[in-house]
Amino acid sequence: MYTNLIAAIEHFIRLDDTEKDLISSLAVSKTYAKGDYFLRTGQVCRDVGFIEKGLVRYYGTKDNGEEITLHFGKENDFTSNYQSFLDHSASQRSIQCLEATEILVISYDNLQRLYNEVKEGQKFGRLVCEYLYLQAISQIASMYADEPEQRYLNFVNEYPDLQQRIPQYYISSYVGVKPPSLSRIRKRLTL
Amino acid sequence: MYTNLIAAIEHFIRLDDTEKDLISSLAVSKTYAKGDYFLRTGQVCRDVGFIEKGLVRYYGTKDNGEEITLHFGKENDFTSNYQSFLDHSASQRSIQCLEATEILVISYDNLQRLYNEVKEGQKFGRLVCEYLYLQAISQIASMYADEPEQRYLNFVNEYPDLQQRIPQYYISSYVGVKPPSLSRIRKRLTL
DNA sequence: CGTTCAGTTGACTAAGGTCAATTCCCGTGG
DNA sequence: CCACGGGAATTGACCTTAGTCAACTGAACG
Repeated sequence: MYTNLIAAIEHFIRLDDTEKDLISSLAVSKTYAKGDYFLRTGQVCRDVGFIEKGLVRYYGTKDNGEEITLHFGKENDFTSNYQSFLDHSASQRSIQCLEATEILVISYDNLQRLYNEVKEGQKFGRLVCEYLYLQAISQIASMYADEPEQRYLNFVNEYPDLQQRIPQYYISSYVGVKPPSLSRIRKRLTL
Repeated sequence: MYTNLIAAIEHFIRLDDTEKDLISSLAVSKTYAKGDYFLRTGQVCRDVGFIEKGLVRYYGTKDNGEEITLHFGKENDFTSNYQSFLDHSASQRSIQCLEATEILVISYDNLQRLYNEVKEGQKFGRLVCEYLYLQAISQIASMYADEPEQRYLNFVNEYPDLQQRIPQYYISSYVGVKPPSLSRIRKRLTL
């Protein structure tokens, strides 16, 4: 029984015991080494992952080869390329493990079973989408309104523990500046 | 019969004739003068609007009073503060008409009727949410990857006609720069 | 004609980008 | 135990571009 996964789903909907058993049977635990990929650019994203342990980064690559880290996923987060997952298009994003990571993997077909066989399954799908949307527009608002310095503070605030676990240059990419600039921002903040 | 609205919904799901009649009966046409508000900050967004004619801007206000234009809505676009609409929270955004505008207004309760009485109504709700989400992450990617100059070009490309109809300073806000900077960007581009 | 407001322009400031050199950290191998 | 190597992070010098503020231009309108 994957209790963390169950708890995460119960954040959105109610589950009875039968449904909890079903959900546990739909997920498969996989282990990834540091540097391994949960998803690579060009692949179709056929699974949604629930991170039991470890850390991933979700990133895209610009035409000039520069990598843009759009998101981090930590324990008890879901991770996936929702776009590629929905329409089976080739993913333009990669999901890479930054530490040894354990992920509960749910396939597209099994997620459909969850949607259809759990009483509030469809509602779960809708609520997750709404949650992702609200998260996305909050990120947009921050990009518009906040200076890099504030975005770095937001990051530290939102992920207090992650700051120690993530290389600086991934953080700078997430904040939206180059490593020397983040270095200077950090210096300014300590003065 | 609001044929444009019907067509927009049929972009997502199939409708039979009865359902088309129902939907037309759920919407009310309202007329707004230039400068009028469809939604004001602090109000709860109780309706979703479908723009039949005219133009709106969707914006928020920073702590320092600066307005940030996050989106424009034109003919055949839906407009709403989805967050406030979903959870009945006070809206942190405003929606203002930039021209004389005609909007088909659908109330929260009537939208629930659409969801429940149209065969694929629930699916429509989910697809719209997915559409909004994909649009949002595309905007995030642009904020990360594109320089202001490119973002201006994206805007011109995406809304070729709107460039003439929107005051420069709203565009600059949407692009993410101040009016003098947009002016210089435009100058650079014409050289 | 003035008034008004949007848009442009100039002068200056501030902050991030770039490139390269240097330092720091850490793990490896002698 | 120490020396070395390599990647990460910092720093300095310089460039580019957006922000700021103010002046100016231009068009719309009464």
